[in-house]
Amino acid sequence: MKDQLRLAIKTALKQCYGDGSLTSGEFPEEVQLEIPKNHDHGDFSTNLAMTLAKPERKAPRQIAEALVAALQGNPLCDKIEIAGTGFINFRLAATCWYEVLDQIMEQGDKYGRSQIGAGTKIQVEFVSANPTGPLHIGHGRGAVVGDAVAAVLQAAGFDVQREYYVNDAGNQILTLGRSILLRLRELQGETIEFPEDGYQAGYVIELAAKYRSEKGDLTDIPEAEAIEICARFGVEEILQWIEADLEIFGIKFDHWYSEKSLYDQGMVTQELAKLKEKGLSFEQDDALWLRTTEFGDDKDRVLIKSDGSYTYFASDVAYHMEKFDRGFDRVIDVWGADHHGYIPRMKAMLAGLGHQPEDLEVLLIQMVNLLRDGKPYIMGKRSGNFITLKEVIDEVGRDACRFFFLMRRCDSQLDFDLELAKQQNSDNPVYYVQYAHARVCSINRNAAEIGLEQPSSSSVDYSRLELIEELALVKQLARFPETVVGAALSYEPHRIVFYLQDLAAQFHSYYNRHRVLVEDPATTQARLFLVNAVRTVLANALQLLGVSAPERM
RNA sequence: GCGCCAGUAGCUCAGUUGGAUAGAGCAACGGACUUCUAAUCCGUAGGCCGAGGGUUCGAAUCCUUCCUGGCGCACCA
Repeated sequence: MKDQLRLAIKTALKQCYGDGSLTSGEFPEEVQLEIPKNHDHGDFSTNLAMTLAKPERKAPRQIAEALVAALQGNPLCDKIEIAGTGFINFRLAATCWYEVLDQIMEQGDKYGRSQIGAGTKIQVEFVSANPTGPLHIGHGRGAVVGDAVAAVLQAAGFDVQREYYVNDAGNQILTLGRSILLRLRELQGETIEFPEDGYQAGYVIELAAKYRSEKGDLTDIPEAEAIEICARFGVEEILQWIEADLEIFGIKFDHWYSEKSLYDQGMVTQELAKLKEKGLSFEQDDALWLRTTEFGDDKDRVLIKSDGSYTYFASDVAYHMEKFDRGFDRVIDVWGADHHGYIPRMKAMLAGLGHQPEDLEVLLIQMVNLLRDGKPYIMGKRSGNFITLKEVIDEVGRDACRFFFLMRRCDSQLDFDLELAKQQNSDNPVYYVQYAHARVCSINRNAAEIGLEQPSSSSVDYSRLELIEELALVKQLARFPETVVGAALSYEPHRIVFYLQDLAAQFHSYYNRHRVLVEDPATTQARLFLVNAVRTVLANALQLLGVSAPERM
């Protein structure tokens, strides 16, 4: 709809240059069309005349008049007006709008999808929590946002892969192994002294107990080896917990990528050699450094420490180089905001290898403040007094939990109130949207009961939809595809949430004011068709968010 | 000290990438169930868009200097 109008404006502009009513020959990259806030200003509005004022050296209104003259008689438009300093306002013919209903019915659960992405290969890497403990609430936000970003990109025609990077190498794994081993010895009757920097939480004892019951005691083995055994066991177990929790949350990864495998397959040395070849790394103070300062970082970074061991950065560099080796055109990382300082060095590394800055997009997820009844719910990982993601999902439910995480843009901090999310009442926005869906389903059940069939587009007389609320609903439905595209290109799934709330509000309002099943059969048919288009779009949008669309509530 | 993110109604937040009179929800107040589901709707009230300066036809949005809050500034991961 929008594109058709845009095209019409472009041809009109061309015509003006042709007949000499405009002279500069200036052509904008894209005609800006927006939906005015004030409905009196029509369906769409363009500022074209204002942007042309300078090159044309004419008053905006004069230019607008020439354009409007060229647009006269266009079948798309009911009314074209010049307003204010030079806006051109368009009111489209109602019949144009009702075509959207046909499209929705025809495309069903595909409505809202597009091919903007043109099959561009994108990888979304998210969660990637260390396998040293269960997922907590902060991971949950990253998980849902990453999943929804991936879903929205898929809907926009990108070829998306979801990946979890498993940090199963490095010191934190040894700490885990050591912690488990100590607890195991404790269970075997030894008195131990648990170190400050060990993992104190109860699940470590669980792991030790599980090891003992499955594999027995661990004695007469060199300490280093015993730690290694415990670490492997712990990582494997914890990964299963994580995968199970994510599954409850409705998140499935296409690929789990092991950091350890990078080392085992020699990828780290291999990729680091490439960097050396390109002269991007250098040796100093017995360590190997990456020259990131040349590409905007404020400090060069160590890859191999002076004791010969690799930094975390080294494997991360190798990992990201390998991502592009795998053929992704673009890579998205979803990180906790506390890692933001890491971005410049990653971008610098990629720039050194000749990548564009936008090839790697890092989405920073701001902190989640967990509240209960408005009061902070203190968490400490070390102290063991933390609430796991699973506990939260169990308490508030998957739909509410996902919806809450998606309600705000991810770069602002989020207050997550357990009591509020749990409430099954009108304070809870997720039910508001779901209820709209359930209501349409209820209408359908009633329609079936009195023997009405679901209308098909050929049987519907759109002229029966003459209420302004009905036209407004249709316009809102028409905006869904562009909302999805916008959410995808900006990586902002919260736009879908706000769209849903708007659509639900319009529907509820309509529902309260007018009946769908009325005396007149033709009107009933038309209204049934309309509300089922609403139902389809609600369901499609909820699907993108991974929230269910219940048939009754 | 340097950097990143935020600052919009009493509270929690949107704001279509620079557009016309800045919008929702909650809380407050007043209304609507003999009706396809009241988990809903209708109405009232609520604003120095953190502050100053700049850019232009036009700024909550862009630039700049401050202020406040959060988070980072490792040969840790």
